[in-house]
Amino acid sequence: MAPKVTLKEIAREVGLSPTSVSLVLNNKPCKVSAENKKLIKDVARKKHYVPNQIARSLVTQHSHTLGLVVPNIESRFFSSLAKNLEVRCRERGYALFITNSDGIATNDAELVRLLVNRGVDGLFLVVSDELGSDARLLEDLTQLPVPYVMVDRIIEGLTTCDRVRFNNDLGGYLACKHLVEHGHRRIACIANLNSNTGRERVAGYTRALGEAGIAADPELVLQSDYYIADGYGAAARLMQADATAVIATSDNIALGLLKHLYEQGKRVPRDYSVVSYDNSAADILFEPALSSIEQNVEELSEAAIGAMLGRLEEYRAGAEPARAQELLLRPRLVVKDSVTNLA
Amino acid sequence: MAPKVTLKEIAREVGLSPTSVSLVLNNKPCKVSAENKKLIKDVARKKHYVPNQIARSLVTQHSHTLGLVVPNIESRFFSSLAKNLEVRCRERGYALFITNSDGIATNDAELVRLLVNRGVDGLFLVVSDELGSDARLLEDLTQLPVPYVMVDRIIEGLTTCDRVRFNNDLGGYLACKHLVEHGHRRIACIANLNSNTGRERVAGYTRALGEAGIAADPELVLQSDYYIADGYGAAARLMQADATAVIATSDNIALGLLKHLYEQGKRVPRDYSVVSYDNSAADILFEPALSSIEQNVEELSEAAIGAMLGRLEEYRAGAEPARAQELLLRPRLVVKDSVTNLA
DNA sequence: TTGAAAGCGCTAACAT
DNA sequence: ATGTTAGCGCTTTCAA
Repeated sequence: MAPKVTLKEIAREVGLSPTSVSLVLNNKPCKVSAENKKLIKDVARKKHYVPNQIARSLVTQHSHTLGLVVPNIESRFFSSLAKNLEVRCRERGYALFITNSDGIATNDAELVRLLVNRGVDGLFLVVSDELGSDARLLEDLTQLPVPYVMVDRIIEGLTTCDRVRFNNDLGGYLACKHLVEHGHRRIACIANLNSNTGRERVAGYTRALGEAGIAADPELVLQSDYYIADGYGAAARLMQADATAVIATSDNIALGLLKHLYEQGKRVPRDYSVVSYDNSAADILFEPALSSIEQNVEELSEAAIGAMLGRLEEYRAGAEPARAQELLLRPRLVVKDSVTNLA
Repeated sequence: MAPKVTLKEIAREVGLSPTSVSLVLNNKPCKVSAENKKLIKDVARKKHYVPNQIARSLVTQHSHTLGLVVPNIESRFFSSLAKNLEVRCRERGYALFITNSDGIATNDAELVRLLVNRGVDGLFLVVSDELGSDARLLEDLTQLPVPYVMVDRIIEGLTTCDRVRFNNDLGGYLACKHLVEHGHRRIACIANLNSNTGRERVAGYTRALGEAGIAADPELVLQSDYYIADGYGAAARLMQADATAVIATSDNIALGLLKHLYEQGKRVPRDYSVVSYDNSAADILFEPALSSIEQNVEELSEAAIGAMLGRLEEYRAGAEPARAQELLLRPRLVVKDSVTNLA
């Protein structure tokens, strides 16, 4: 391992002060002679000098680094989000540190603290659990010395930070309406009722049924956590009902559902019409392709970055903080070939 | 936003020195009176004191933080790796910062520098490109002031760091041998020949053919990058050949292949026998499930962490660095139902 | 044109 | 049982 080389050492080597070296290496306006400038840069290169960002941020009080906490980096939706945010941060001169809470609420609090005390300037937070949020996290969040924006999922009642997410009610509504318009009346919905996102999607689904004059049947709303195995289990319960169509309200749920359907020899859309949610993997694999509710991750990332940069700028300028805002993005129905027309 | 609260402030508030406060908050053995200890802790809690890890690591010269660079966090293999490493790091008291190079070799160098100058104690590196590795990266790596371990992919000829990866030759060999044993003789292999991993897998495939006395046919080796669209394109070329079986040497390649096969009305294993590689998504979705070469991510993470911790400890103890080692993990054939017996 | 000095928030010897 | 001092590597007045 090569030794760490510091500003001071290169100052000593060129025979100038650390101040001068700092100034020229940061390309600050200064009156160091052209030849000394060149000398400094040459020596720095030769010795592979890398400025210690940690020391720098200790004095400047910012690191040009942002943090992200996601519940499950293995989920395609979150890994896409991470990738998108990362690229956009980089374009704006910020580094992004991605962390994974493993879906465990207490980890949220730990990671938030970790990122903050490692000097991030702000953070993007996708909470693990919106409902039974642990008190510690809430307490910590209100005391945070940096701005944070809640992305995709929000903690009910926490309105002191910017929030960016999709309109889940609309998503559920669009999915259901699409099926209704194709003559379906026995429409099942597999959702995670332990989450706000899931509940809202179900609310939209119910609303669409209502508008169509179809009575909501509790038997057709099937509980499933956001993991493939749960979707699979819910699909088994679906077999008991007499549905002609199913809405799978997350990518993992859709994967579990489809696996079960195929194992049972059921085919889409022959036996069941399916509208999935965000189902990139199955979109790719399935023939015919699945109609689904798209949540555009680019849009989500862009909105989140926008909110963050706004706060950062506000803070930098010493401005009075504007009121926290909630951005509700519109999901969109993408029609493919997984829905049969019964009408 | 709450203000940052520092050690000094809480010292002032309790009327003791920063030293004493530091000592008790870090639970170091010290002779501060029990009542003062309590007082310090109470005040710290009340003011939501969070130690500034950045200032701390500036003096201690370590941060208990590690870094990871992956080429594509959207790939299931890498997101699993990230998640596994993260959990294992946490268990050992290290934080893990995940970064994504977007498969761009120059980003590798940038991220490595970024992580190092943000004070990571060591880093895990999955390079973007093993062959045309940019000179900058190599140069930087040899000058790194912290240990790093290359994971999964290695840069040819760079033997000064620990390397942990799977035996790709064996993987290709096992896949091909399995097909041979089921009576297949026209076996195609879709691989990324622009990568070491791909070349090695093809080498194993060729070796298995040789052992079976089957002449290798260059027409049956199809080039594909590690993206779904490329696998899809390669599959189109496959249609020209008279293969009865195909080996897809990555998860994304398998997804592209399967999509194309299904679109063409081909079925597995009726029309083609398939052995995939690491194909978690398709494993889940497909009925029948795909036989594949499994690369156990847990094993890979564990080995990588082991190597890293060894180096860290070595360094901490001021020991003479041991010779860099290469760990070659064994992939394993998981037989499911995607291979027809022709024999 | 350049440099000295102070300080970011913390820890670690060394006094007291 | 507690405090002083110095310093990690850097930036930033301010003085020369």
